[in-house]
Amino acid sequence: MRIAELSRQSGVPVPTIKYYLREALLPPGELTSPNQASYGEVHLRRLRLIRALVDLGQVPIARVKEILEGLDSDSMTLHEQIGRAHRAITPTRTPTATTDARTAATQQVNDLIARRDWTVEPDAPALTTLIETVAALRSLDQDHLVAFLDSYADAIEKFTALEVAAVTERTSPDQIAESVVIGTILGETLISSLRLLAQESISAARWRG
Amino acid sequence: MRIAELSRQSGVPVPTIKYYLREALLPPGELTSPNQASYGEVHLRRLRLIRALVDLGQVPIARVKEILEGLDSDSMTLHEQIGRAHRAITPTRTPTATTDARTAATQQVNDLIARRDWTVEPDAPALTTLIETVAALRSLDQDHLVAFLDSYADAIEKFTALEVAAVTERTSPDQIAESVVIGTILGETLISSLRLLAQESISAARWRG
DNA sequence: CGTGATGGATAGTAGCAGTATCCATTAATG
DNA sequence: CATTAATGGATACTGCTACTATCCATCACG
Repeated sequence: MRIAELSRQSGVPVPTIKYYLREALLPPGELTSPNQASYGEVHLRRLRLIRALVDLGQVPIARVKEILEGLDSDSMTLHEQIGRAHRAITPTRTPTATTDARTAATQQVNDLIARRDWTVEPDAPALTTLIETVAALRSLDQDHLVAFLDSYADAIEKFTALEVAAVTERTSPDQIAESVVIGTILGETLISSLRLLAQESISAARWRG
Repeated sequence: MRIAELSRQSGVPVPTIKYYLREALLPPGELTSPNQASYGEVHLRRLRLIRALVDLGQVPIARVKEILEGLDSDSMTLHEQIGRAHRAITPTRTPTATTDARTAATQQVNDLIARRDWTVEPDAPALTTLIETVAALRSLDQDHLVAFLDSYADAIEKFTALEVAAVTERTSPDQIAESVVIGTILGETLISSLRLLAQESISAARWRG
């Protein structure tokens, strides 16, 4: 398969494929002559993964690259790969809340984690986001939402465990890393759109017209 | 309060505040003389809301503007305001999946909605995202995740109902719209970070070292 | 043998979210 | 009251991201 065909099958424009090749998101095709390369199923698959992460998962190209490097290296534990996926979808944040709002929020989050018996490294990317979000909600007088943290955590804990179990059971070892990454990122998109649909449905019933 | 003080209290640089004023995200201060305006609590509050939506909710400035216009107009029903918030966090998507992958996914999503008795308008922004995500998951051989749709929906339905109840009960009528918008957008950030923490915790227990 | 596609390199673009600069005033301070 | 600093408002510039566009020497194919 040459580049035009790869473009046709994937729906990605040729210049964009060239760009991904330049950025090494996509491995080079096999050169059959100095200016002729052939691409295979691997490239098509990879291209689909890239587009899913970029379009659906809103992951920046640079982060996609890091994730793919993780998938391609066999010296990384699954836990490390998951860490990469997490970092990819968690923008690095400069703390914005005032100091004491943040210590209060930190306290609350740490309590939650302790209650749940979660093992979380203190520099986990999602931790800062959670703390900042709690602080922001309080500063916006929305403490009632913060009060839901435990209900949210209950529900989330349940299906996360199911997810992990399903992936480990139904996926061959060499595919697990990819499955976990996809599950982490596209799973979020899935959950988010389901939530919006549920909200719309409830809101329509309650406040339409 | 003049601009320097507003900047100090909010942590937002003066040029950025000027930018928000230009873009009409922030209402102008009350002019006390041709080049002197005074800002109040309203501005501080609004500024906090903007930063929360932008930094935590990852909402583009243009969308924030639409949301705020919604909040400021009293001729919009709550349902319409929620629609705005939803549109603000759902990037408009050019369908990317192949035609038959999309009809299959559409079928599956419609079945789900019917099973759940949800009322969803056919042009709901989240609907396209959900369909495209399902299609993408299948094309990436991750059907097992799609099989979780119902478990996800179960959990989500439950806490969404709780959320809506809490907001309507504990918020005064003129604050409901704002609460709903914040709940929709920052709630998502909250859920997402909780999920990542839960995942990290489970993954650490299972695959660490 | 001529037309069109290809790989590779380099340059250019659009959109977003601010920053920077300037200026004519006005406020604050000594 | 004179000087210094801050302000509102307008306009211009910047850095970043994710592509597009162009060019060219080389191939493939009819």
